[in-house]
Amino acid sequence: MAAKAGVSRQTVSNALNTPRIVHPATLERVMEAVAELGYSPNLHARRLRTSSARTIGVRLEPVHDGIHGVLLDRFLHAVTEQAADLDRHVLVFTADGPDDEVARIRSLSQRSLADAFILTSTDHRDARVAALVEAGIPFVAFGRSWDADGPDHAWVDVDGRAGTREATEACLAVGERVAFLGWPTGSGAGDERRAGWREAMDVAGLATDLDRAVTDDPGEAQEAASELLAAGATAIVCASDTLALGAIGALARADASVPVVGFDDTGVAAGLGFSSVDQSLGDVAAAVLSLLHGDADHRLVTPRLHRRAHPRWGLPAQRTASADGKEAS
Amino acid sequence: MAAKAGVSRQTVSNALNTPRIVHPATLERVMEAVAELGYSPNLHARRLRTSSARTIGVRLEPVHDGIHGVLLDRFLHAVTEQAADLDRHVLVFTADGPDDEVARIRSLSQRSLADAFILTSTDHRDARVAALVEAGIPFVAFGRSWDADGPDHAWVDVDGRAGTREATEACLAVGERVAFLGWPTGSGAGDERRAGWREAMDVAGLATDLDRAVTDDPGEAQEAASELLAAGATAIVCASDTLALGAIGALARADASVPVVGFDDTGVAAGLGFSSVDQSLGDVAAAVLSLLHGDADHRLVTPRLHRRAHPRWGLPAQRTASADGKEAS
DNA sequence: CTGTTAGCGCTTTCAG
DNA sequence: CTGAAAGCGCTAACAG
Repeated sequence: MAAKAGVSRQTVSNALNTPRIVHPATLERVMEAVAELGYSPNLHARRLRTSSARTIGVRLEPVHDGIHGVLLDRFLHAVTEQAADLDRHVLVFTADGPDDEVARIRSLSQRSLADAFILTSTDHRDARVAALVEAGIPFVAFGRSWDADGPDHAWVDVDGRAGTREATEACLAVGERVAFLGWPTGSGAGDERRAGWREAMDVAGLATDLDRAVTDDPGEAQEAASELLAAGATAIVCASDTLALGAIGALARADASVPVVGFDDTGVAAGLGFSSVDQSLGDVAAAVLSLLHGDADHRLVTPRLHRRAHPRWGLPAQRTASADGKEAS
Repeated sequence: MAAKAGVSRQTVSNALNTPRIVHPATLERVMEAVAELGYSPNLHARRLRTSSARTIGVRLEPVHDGIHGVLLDRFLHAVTEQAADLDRHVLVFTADGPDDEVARIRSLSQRSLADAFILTSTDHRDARVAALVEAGIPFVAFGRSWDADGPDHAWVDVDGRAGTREATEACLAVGERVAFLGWPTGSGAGDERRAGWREAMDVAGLATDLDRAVTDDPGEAQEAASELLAAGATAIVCASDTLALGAIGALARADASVPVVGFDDTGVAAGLGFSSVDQSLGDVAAAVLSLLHGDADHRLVTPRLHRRAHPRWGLPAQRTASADGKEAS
């Protein structure tokens, strides 16, 4: 290969890895030969020499049932797609619980099969975060660090508060009694979503009494939503599509018709035709990759409201400005 | 490392790769040293030397919305978990369409970043199958080869016919008018599922007039299911959980109560409490890995009916034997 | 800016 | 059965 371009093997290596240190004319000659011969460097040799893999390790979570799994899946897809553009590969693995996950990450890292990792579903005081920080293994968490006293680390999260705020503002267009159907206090993400609804209601000077908390189950959600409807709700903003599914069940039973907005924009929302807050996992993936590259410390991604206009529980046609005058694009 | 055990580096390599050619006593000594030092061979060096990666490449499909994605996800998880037991890694990648997928597989294979691949969602006359067979790249398809005249290749599929047959038999326990709600003729998997229902009805000597075909959409399914109920259906066997969701909507609207059985056993089935045929993706993954190892040509995996006893649309408590005397375990 | 030398850690080949 | 030698293809370090 090197001979074909009339240069040494080393110049080829330089041309490919550090183009700016080779003479432009030589560079062009090399690149031409590369293209002509369809040459591509042997990655195993490179990895052996540099002991780096340019590979990102991601754990596949076990349950993957329901909506959570779909989200992680879309995230993984976005990461993989964008990693390819950065000439990086993605290696997946499974683990039995957080300790095992850390053990496997250690092993993959030590054998440099992957040199950076993405942690998903990070929780309060996540043991994995502490372990990886201490081990000095590069990683980014998808899920913000809720613990102020925890170790510093890179993370990316979706601004759930902004999402429900936008959803609430959109619902205010059709009536003032916008209800919230969420999870019990205590989960970071759930609390943020409730806070967004509350903020929007506060700004509009409206009461926040139509607020119910249930576990993420359509049956329970249906009960709670029925009560909200009985209390005069003109719209229901939900903390998840699962809850929204239950809310729509309540509408059907009561033969009512008010907008329902879900969260996560899953296939359920698309199938039944209700609006839902889209977590913009493509943006999250981009942010994660940029943090892996060392660009910043953390980042909050703003989700987008995906409006759908189902005749019975969709949002009305969009107005140019929402209630408080903020553009609701 | 080698020195620690008092043997040459080569003996270590042999002990790890071809244990049977080294003296048992030496072997034991080596293994002891390996365990003590926590030694693990450098995979990049090995891969460079052997130009093999012991890695399986799997494409992450783009849409991953709805139920199909959840299935692939569970499959990927099972594959990854079981691959680890076989000391194999899993590399994921994305592609824009089948041609790009083949191109990427070619590239990964040539650079031996992965030495075997799994094709998912294989279709009639799948172009990827032909291309990979011709290129001599090892792969296994998840999804059977419906084309008799297509190239021979390894595949694994779920026996959908057996699944709906079992579901139908279970429903016959509560009434003879078991309806089928499926997709239009033409999809291999959909036709198999319908055939299973038909077989069970034929065996029981019952009419197969309660048969409707709609696209995989809950709304359409609800309409069709309403008609089936009006026609006197005593149970509805569906080709997917999506259709089953619609059928349950119809039950709610008609205030009726008959068993509904879905297919795929997704979170929707678990959430709403209807029975569903579980594709046993763990078994599929095991079969795929065994075929990658070269064990056979193809394999049909039998799914299992996951019975749930929801008061309004679940199956009744299980009887020891179903209508035709076959054990319905 | 280009060429030469050396070595990453392993396994295959060949002598003992 | 065990040991020594060679080389997989690359890039870091230095000499020109």
